[in-house]
Amino acid sequence: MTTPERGAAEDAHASLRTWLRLLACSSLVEREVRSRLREQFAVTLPQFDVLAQLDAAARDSVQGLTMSELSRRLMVTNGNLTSLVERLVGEKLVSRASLPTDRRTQIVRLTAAGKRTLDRMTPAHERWIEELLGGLSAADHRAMHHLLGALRDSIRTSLSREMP
Amino acid sequence: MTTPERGAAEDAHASLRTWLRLLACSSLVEREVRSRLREQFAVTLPQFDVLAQLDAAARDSVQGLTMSELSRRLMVTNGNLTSLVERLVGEKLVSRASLPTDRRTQIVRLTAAGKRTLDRMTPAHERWIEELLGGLSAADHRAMHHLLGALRDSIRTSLSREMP
DNA sequence: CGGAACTGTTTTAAGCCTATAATATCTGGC
DNA sequence: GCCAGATATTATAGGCTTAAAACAGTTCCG
Repeated sequence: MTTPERGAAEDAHASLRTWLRLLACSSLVEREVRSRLREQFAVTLPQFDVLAQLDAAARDSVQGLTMSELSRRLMVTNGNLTSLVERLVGEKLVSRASLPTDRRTQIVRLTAAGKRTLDRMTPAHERWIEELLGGLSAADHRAMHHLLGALRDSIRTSLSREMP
Repeated sequence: MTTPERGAAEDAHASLRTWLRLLACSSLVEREVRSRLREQFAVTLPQFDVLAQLDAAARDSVQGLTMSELSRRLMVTNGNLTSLVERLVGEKLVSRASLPTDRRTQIVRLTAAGKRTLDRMTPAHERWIEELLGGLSAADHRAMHHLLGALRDSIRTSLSREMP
């Protein structure tokens, strides 16, 4: 048993150590995925995310998403999407149409070409992730998934306390 | 017991689930830290990283780092640092000097003002991390740290197999 | 009905990131 | 001593990101 003072300092140190390793892992994976998407499919990670998100919505029978809904799902700011979607429209991977009932909103949809491109990328992406994280046993994955869930809750709780 | 075929598919799925949660956690923390550094210290995360890295080197009695060494430690591309350090020099937080024995290399050092600024930021940064990740028990942190170490090794092994 | 408040989107300014090309400098073999 | 290759850094082009401001369209209350 440690004293409360030492306990708090140790907790902070433990949090920091966890964070640094978490950051190292996610940076390594993200960098690699980014680089392979670029090399093999000439697409950036954010562009892939947009396509994947539109496809996920389509699987839920949602025909296209508004810019705002898309930015909410991707956790990027609204203004960010404008040029991102612009480029995807330029490559004919998505289409954009304004809603007749509300002329402010733009509905973004996956084109047939976009769907085909995504269908080539998705299995490759899954394979890369399995390749990178596959060194962990099934039990490790279960434990990690569980711990990361708890961590996510800790973070969300802390964030919602700050921002009421 | 599952068949090998099903087992492989499940592994891939487990890797993907782990990855998505890992990414969610690190994105949440990184976004928050970035935002607080900007609001409270008018510094970007990459700028903080540069200062922290220079300070860590100084603690190891290394007086200043070259641009290449800095980019290696920060895991960013070399050309990236030029403008980043440029801005920090402009704010008098670091200094740059060329080495007399090798006129190609630039040595970057923390100035006294940079050290003072960093000394105000470091405890706040540590407090934020503790606040965000502190919801986990000490045992959870130990487990997480251990698993993330294994994960990092898995990733590194996979990367080094690809790139010999 | 008419404007105030709200919503959805784009624009702008500042900065970050990568890869690739260019430049400058060093070093080692002849 | 000289030049080819290696090394350190900067420049460039394309793209991403955020916050804040500007616009445009909608809604709702008096």
